[in-house]
Amino acid sequence: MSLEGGQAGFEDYDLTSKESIWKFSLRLKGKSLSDFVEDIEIPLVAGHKGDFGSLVERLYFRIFPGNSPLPDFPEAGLELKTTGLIANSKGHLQAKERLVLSMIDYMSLPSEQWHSSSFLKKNKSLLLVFYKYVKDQPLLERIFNIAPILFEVPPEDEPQIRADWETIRNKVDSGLAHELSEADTFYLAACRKGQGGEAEALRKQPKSEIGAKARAYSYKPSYVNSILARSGEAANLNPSQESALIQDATKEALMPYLGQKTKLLAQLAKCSTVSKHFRSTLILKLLAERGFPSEKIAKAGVQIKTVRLNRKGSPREHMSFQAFKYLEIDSQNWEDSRFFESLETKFLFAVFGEDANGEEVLLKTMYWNMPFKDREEAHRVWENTKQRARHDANNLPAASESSVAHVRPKARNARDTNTTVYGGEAVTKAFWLNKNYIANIVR
DNA sequence: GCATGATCATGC
DNA sequence: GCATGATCATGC
Repeated sequence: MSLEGGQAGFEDYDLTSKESIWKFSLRLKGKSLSDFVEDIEIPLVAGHKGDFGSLVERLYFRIFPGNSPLPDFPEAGLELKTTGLIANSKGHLQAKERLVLSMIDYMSLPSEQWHSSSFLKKNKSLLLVFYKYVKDQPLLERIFNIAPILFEVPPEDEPQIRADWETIRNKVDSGLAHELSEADTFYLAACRKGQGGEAEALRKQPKSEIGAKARAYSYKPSYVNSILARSGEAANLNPSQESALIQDATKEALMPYLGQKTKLLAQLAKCSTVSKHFRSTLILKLLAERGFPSEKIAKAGVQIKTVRLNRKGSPREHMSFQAFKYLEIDSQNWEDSRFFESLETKFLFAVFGEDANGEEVLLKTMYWNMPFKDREEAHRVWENTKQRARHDANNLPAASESSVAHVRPKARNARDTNTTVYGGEAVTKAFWLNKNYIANIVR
């Protein structure tokens, strides 16, 4: 048995040593599984999953872990994760999707403690094997385009990851496993796992009779991107700032600006006030000014939204989301849709309003993510939109038809259209959250 | 004064 | 050139 190019063979790969496993994994860089399988005879065990992760386990690492509460390399305490990368519009590599870790056991979670948790037992140390995702490429041809990363929960991130884990545990302990959302947390999230749809078997939860969809622990794509970025260069972040929880750090950073006039803040941050969305840019600049750069916002997957209140204290405008294409939503299910993804996001609301002299000031900032019931209502509006757009793209759910969301144009101008399901063009539209709905949140 | 339709400045 | 995060404009 030999590997190509006269490299060292399997004999110096020690299953009990993290370092040895990692060194062995480095030989994957720039190669694909097809570079190795010809020389290695591996029994393709019947009944084993055919997904790419298990192929890497079996064909390269020659392990057959199965379903175990222990990591894939139990003696080394190392869990193997294979995950895809794609190039963004600037050509930078980024995570194709969330990094799915172990399943959440709702029944046992409430009695767990962080340091002895099943999550840490399984996922404390990860060997991250990245490949470049190319649509329709055969699995054995996928290229491992960067060196695998040995990932241990960084001390500066541990408090946030622990807080995220506790958020998930507390929700399950409150009998709300069925209401879990990725937007509940910042780095570590409870992501959906399972086939979805009507036929899906729901799981039991300890403090409620209501069945809950299966979920797994996962690192958000934004957090995986930060792992990638970190691996490339030495950390140059201020550790004392970094280790604080996101909510505390941003709250503290923006505290000095509360009650200040918008005009003044814009001058301070050298932020032009011409654009319609300058307040959003302004908050990002103010955070950066206080040592909380936009990369950290991105790492937590937080979206900044601004809310402007009128004299009476209600929002002046509805809140817009990404424009959609008619053919796009027609081909999608709710859980694949971009509106669903948006509503599974943690938001930082910056609320502007008038002071006693009628001058606009920054009133407050608050974190928010959409509660379960309202996500169900948004789902209804989305399905309704999908159905009606098949016949008339200009008669879609209006603000008066729902307490939560509606559909309205969002285009550059009247020429900004896209193709309808029934042929012909209609002006580009988006989903919006109703301003009355926003009013109840910020009040 | 509100609901709905129309459009803008910016940054990548 | 286009997606983004919004605000403006109009008619009832």
